[in-house]
Amino acid sequence: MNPSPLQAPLSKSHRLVYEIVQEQGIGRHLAMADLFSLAQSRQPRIGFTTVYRAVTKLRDLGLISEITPHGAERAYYEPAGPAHAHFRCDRCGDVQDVDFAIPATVTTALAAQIGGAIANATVHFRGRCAECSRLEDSA
Amino acid sequence: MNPSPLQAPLSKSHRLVYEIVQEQGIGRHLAMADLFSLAQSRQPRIGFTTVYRAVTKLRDLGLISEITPHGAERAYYEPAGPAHAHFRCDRCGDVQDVDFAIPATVTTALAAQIGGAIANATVHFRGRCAECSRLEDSA
DNA sequence: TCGAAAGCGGAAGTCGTTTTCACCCCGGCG
DNA sequence: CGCCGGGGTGAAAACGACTTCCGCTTTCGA
Repeated sequence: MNPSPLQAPLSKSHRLVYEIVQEQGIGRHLAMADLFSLAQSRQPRIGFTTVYRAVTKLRDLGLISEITPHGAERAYYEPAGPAHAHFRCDRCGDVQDVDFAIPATVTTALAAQIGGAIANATVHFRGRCAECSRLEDSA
Repeated sequence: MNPSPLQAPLSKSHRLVYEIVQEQGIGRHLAMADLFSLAQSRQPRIGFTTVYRAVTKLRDLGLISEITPHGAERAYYEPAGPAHAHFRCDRCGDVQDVDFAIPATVTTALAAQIGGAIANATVHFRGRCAECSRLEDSA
C-alpha cells in the first residue's frame, strides 16, 4: 500500500518485482517462475537471478509474503497484508485465501507455553475446492 | 500404539520404518535422512528407496504424519496422533510440538466459506525457542 | 518345482532453489 | 575527459531433497 519505504534500498529491478506482486493483488499466489515470466514480459533482458534476489530481499524486508502450502512443491508469493490462512486443493493444487487468523491472545499464551517468542503463525488447510468438489472423482 | 492395522498390507521393511517412527515417540521429528540412518542401523542392507517407499505408503495410509514447517528445507515425519501445531525456531531450526488445534467448528465454518471440503488443517509457528532466546544474538 | 508378482536397492533423473563468477553500468575523483 | 570502484546483473553451474527407473531377488501359490 505504502510505496515510500521502498525508495531508498531497492534497485530498479527490485522495484519492478515489487510492483508486479502488488499489481497481482490480494488472492493471487505467484510462484517464482511466474514472477520471472511477468518480469520478463516487461523487461525482456532481466535474468532469473535478479528476480530471485528481488524476491529474497522483499521477503526479508517484509514487503511480500512467502507461503509454502503443505503438499505444494514450490513456494508462492503474495503482497504483504493482513494475516489470513490459505487453502490448497489436493486435486487441482489451487491455493486460495481463507479469512482466518490465530488471535494474538492465543499466540501469546503458546509463546509462554514453549518459553520462547513467536514471531509468526501460518495456517494451511487442505481439501477439495468448490469446483473440484463438483467433479466427484477421486483420481 | 495399536499394531493391528498394519499387519496385512505392510512388508517387513515398511513395518520396520513404521516401528522406528513410533519408537521415537511424540515430539520427535525425523527427516527422511534420519529415518534412513535409523533403518540402516537395524538392517544394514536396506536401501534409501525402500525407506522412501515405506514413508510414502505410511503417510498415505495415515499411519505417520508429514510436516513441512515454513522455513524448513525438508519434510519431517512423526507418529500419527492427536492434532497439534508445530513451532520452528528460526535460529536453530529445531521443531517442537505445540498444544494447539483449530476447532472443528471453525474448519466447518471455513469450509462453508470456500464452498469446498476441508480435510486437514496445519498450524505452524515461527520464532525463537526457549534456548535460543537466552542467547540474545541475532546472527 | 515353476512362474508370476511383489519387494528391493543402486543409480540416475527431476526440479525448485541457491550460489558462483565474470561483466557492465554508473557514480565520484583525479 | 578518462580512470577507478562498487553495487547490480545475468548466464550457468551447483546444490539438495525428492522421485523414478530398472534389473535383481525373494516370496507365494499352483
